[in-house]
Amino acid sequence: MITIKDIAKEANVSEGTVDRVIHSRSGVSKKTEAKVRKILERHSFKVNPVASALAMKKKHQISVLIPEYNDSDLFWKSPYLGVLKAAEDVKNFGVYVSVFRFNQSDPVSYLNAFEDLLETKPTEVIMVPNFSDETKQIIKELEVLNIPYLFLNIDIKGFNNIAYVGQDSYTAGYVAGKLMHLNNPESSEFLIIQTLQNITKNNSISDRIEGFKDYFFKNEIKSNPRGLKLENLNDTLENQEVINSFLKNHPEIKGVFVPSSRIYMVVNCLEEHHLKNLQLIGFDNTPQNTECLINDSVAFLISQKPFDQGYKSVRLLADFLIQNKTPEYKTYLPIDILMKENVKYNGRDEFVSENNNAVEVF
Amino acid sequence: MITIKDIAKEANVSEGTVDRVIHSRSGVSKKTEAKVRKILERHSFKVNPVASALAMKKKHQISVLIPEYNDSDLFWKSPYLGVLKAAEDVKNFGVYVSVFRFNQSDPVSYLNAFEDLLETKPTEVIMVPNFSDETKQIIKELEVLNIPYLFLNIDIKGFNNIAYVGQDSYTAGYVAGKLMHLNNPESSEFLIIQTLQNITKNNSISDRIEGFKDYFFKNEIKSNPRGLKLENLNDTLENQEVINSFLKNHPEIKGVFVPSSRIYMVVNCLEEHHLKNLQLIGFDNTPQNTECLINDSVAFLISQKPFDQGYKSVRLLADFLIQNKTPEYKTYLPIDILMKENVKYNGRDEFVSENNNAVEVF
DNA sequence: ATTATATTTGTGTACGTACACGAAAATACA
DNA sequence: TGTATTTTCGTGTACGTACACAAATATAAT
Repeated sequence: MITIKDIAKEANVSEGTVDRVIHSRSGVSKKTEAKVRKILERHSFKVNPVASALAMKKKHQISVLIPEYNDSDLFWKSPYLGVLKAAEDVKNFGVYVSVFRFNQSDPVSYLNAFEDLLETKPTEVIMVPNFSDETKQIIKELEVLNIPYLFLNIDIKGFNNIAYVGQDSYTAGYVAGKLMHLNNPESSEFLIIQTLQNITKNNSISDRIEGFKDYFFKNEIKSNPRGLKLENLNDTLENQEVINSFLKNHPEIKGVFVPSSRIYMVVNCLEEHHLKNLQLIGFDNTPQNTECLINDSVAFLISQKPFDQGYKSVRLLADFLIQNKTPEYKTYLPIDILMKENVKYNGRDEFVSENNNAVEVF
Repeated sequence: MITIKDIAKEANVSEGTVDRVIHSRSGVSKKTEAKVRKILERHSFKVNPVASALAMKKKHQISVLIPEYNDSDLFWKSPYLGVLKAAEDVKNFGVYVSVFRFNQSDPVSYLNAFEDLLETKPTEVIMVPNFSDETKQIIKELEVLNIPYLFLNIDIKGFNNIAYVGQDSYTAGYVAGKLMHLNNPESSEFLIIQTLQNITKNNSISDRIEGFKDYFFKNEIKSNPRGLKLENLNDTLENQEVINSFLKNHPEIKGVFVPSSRIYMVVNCLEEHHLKNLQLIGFDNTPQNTECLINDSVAFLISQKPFDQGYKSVRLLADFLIQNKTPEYKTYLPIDILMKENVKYNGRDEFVSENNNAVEVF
């Protein structure tokens, strides 16, 4: 292993000078810089990241803004655990991570969490751009402060985010369409259930729906997907009533597509005979959804690898900070097709203790 | 961040003593050990792996024994790249990796490669136990030398390997069965093509076949899978003749299952009209196989995440060596279902330069 | 009690890099 | 030519841990 000392010796300069060249610091004459750079090149010298990390004075602060999770919607737990795990991995490299959470249906909490986040004086920000208008406001602040930001899970256009980490929602929906069709080659009458919330705020949901419909369109399969827009997707009497009666009035429907992570709620709402006869396809391997796969009430889930989303986001930025690796602009994660038989090998979030002391959580 | 120095100060002992306690080295009185250990406990002290790696005198050598790859069978390139990448990640932690390759159809090259491998004086070995008898011989040597070994990709029973990293082949085959059935709910006449080679040597192939058949059996779908055993799976006139005439004689066959990574060879052999009418399912996202997905000649591929297999094996051992984390005995990787629409987001091996200087390759 | 031996503890250096500080050399200005 | 200023460079210390070696203390043997 070749070291700075070796390079210095070969160039007849001091280690300090080599260090200056490596980091393009000022105070080196053009002549010696050229000399040193050539030798570095010849040996294809790479700094030892371990030693570098130990010596590094400059610390980095990555602050993360993501939705909170609760028992009825566990989706955001996985990205959170992914962030935690990555934080553990990078903390000894001088990169510290703080997580701030907001209520997914409350724009004010989004802004408040962001204000709190700013107090950590982040060098970089990872965020889930959940509300369109408020995001504009936040981004404006970040750009004034010259803080690079990365979008996680939701891919909004029109901003200068240094990367997007998440799924290609359109294609994921397209895949869902194909799976739906596979099981029902003869029929193309489906129901798509979404919430009003989703419609206004989360464009990954609408991208999925667009992809789903496009599958039939592009493959020239005539289909007539119905849409049902509910206030929320909780297991309420009202929802049960609405869904079941809709299905009763439309017996031609053979499948239900739920482009959110709440298909288990639909399962809870459905009457037994519907569960038997319908093919259900949803998103995300939350524990409740996975349970539905196992007990045969749901045919397929598409996972967007939420743990990996959190993990990758942090690692991407950390590698950028530590090793100056510019990240890919789009980091699309796989579109995982889960069914009863293969779900057990998928997406178990690697174990991380929740009171991980590498992360501040707010 | 709490350091050894802090602990030492609090316990009124020297840093050396704390170090001895942390590493359970000898030469500490029971009294002081208890005192120090309690303080370590209270602060839940963890050594800084970065500083530790830098200071560590003891180096580790992981040597890897895997099949070689060539243009017509690229499968083993991915695990190899995974090993390379992991090697790069751990080399600064004092873990060095060497790779030795053998000809997958030549037991002698297997033994020879192992003899070469031994000369690196490995502290741990990662191996693909490709030949049953020769493996026994190899393992015996390893156990005499007291070198822990890990099985990669092929899960042979009856040895004391510290872990297996790979897929659950039986379940993967089961999933393949389900996918086959999905597309052909009315018919259950299939053809399974394997090579004689596979039959004797590689039991993951037979596990896949068993799983495939069991899907129909356990779900009480009557099926009559035919088997075709070829000398090899190359695109020879002979194979074309055999396969096509078999299919002509069995027009009831609706699908072909190839439980190896060579389904693209079958595609090459098949006459055009068969390609149109048959549903093909195979394993592994090699470039050639992926191409078959994209041009619609193959319906599904099941990926065993070969890159990850290589990567994880090395990381598992390295974490064991560096941080003393005992690995899970079985590390099953996901059963990835790939089709035309989602293949592009799957399993692209992360870029690694092949002349990676973190690894010696033989 | 004295010396010898074993046990326990402390000290110092090394790992490879980052960076502050000061010394030396080069240039500017008088 | 001499001094002031800027530019260029070298030296030294720190990061947190590992481990060799030396020092100090405790135990055994005489």
